[in-house]
Amino acid sequence: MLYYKLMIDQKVRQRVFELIKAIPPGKVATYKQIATLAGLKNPRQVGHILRTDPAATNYPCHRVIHADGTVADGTAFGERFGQIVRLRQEGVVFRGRKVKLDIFGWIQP
DNA sequence: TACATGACTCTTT
DNA sequence: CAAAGAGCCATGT
Repeated sequence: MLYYKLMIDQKVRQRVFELIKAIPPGKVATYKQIATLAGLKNPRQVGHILRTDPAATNYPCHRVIHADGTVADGTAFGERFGQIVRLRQEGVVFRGRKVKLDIFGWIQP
């Protein structure tokens, strides 16, 4: 029925948010990592959820960044700097525009 | 059904 | 190291 697809969606969203909530302060995770752990094929879907779902504001989504260590522009943090500042306050160090994922990455590849 | 759009990622210049 | 192009897939029109 019509609800089936939506319920799956809800479950995946829930999973994504639980994962984001599990990222410790001072650490970061990539869209790809979250997508993989949540069972999503495409990391874009994670970005899509964070952009559309109002519940995203209740979670530390500033700890989710690109796979190359840069942060996304045009986020709900207002501007790109907002996210960087928040991460800096948690102790995340930037080298140029990137964070060193081998040090601050929540999950090591 | 078809086409455009992204809080993306990878490879190649 | 930055920029460009291809691949990706849920969503919206």
